[in-house]
Amino acid sequence: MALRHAVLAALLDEELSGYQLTKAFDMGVANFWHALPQQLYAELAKLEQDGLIAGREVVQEARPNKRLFQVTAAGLAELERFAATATKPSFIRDDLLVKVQSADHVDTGALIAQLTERAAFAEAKIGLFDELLRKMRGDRSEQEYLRHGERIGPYLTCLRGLAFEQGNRDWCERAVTVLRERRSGSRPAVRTTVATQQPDGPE
Amino acid sequence: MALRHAVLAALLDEELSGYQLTKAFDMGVANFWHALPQQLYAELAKLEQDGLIAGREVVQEARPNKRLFQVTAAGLAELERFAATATKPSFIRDDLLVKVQSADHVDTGALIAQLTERAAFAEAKIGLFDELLRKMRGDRSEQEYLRHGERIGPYLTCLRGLAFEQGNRDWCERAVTVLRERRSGSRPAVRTTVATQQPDGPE
DNA sequence: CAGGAATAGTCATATCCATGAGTATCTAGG
DNA sequence: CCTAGATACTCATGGATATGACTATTCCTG
Repeated sequence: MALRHAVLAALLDEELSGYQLTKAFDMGVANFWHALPQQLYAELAKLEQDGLIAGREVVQEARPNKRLFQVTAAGLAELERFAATATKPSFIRDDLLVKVQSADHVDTGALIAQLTERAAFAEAKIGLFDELLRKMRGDRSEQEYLRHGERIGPYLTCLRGLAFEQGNRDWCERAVTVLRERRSGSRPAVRTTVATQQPDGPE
Repeated sequence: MALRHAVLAALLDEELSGYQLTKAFDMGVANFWHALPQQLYAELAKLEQDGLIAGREVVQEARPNKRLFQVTAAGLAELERFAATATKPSFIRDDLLVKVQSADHVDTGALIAQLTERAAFAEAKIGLFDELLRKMRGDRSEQEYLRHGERIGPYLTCLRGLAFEQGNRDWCERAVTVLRERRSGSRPAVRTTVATQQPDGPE
């Protein structure tokens, strides 16, 4: 029941259509959650059934009609309840880290390529976040906005997203440097592994 | 097929039992992945069936017998193949961020409590990671280890985990400061929401 | 005027992941 | 002696997530 609340939180600041939501939850600005269109449409349907959001049809001539969704009082209460429950710690879960973990046993050339790609991706998101933050601040300073700006929630999550991607970029660049240095220097140590069970005494 | 490779990567450096794996993959040192015992035992069984790991029974007298698993040549080849495939970008997915996103509309007292708790948790993991890195380095300097140390993979993922938790801690502390300042200062702006559908003209 | 991107949304399926409970043995503490 | 905790592992179930394919209309470009 996590996507549920992410959708509610996303609809707090503005009325959105399912399609607009999918844009917000995909690579674009998923600063606090990520989901695919199918999940979002399904979740919107459930949320509406449960009365936590209210949809209204908007007839359009230039393009297909759409339904805009707004959080109801019940939805806000549900979010309030959710915000008060204990939060489980969150963990990194990233294929790239799995690959780097095995750096001593696999080809580092491929790793370097992917770390470079990831660094570029992070850089792009950093740009997006920077721009987003500037837009929210307007002409105010960051300190000023943090104290008195409206919509502090989105601003804070955006700051986290920014820091996360900066961490990503810095780490990727460092890892690339390290792996390159090692390639040019000493040969990587490869441990051999067995192919079949070999019964053995206790350790 | 992600846990699969995470398990393989974890078994590269040392032969482990299922139980030891669960310890490594739970809060302790899940620097690159996280999983529950049930998933791990199931995955180990599948990996063994597929010949990617080999288990050997270790008879113990003081405690229940166990099975230690080792990566086979086929397993290493599978990891190699995996490491060469393109990596999807990874996204933050964190309940706490969802809650902070709705900070303008819910009680900030509860949020502050949870941010504080998360900061403490992050601090604890930072301590763990620091210790782990020191252990891996031994008496060498970090630069020295990065250049010539064995097991650079685990060291690099540990560095990422450390940076991630530092980012977590810093952000949580900052968010707490901001939310506290705002509480003592101005009253939070609460937007009202509707409870029923209200058909309306197009935007 | 043909083709592709963008808008707007849906269906089906398979795998992943989390939750909760349960088994059995041994050790250490009160 | 009794209980809690560590070791070592298993089963069942349901909800969350990812993948791939599909419908339909309109706008823009070549």
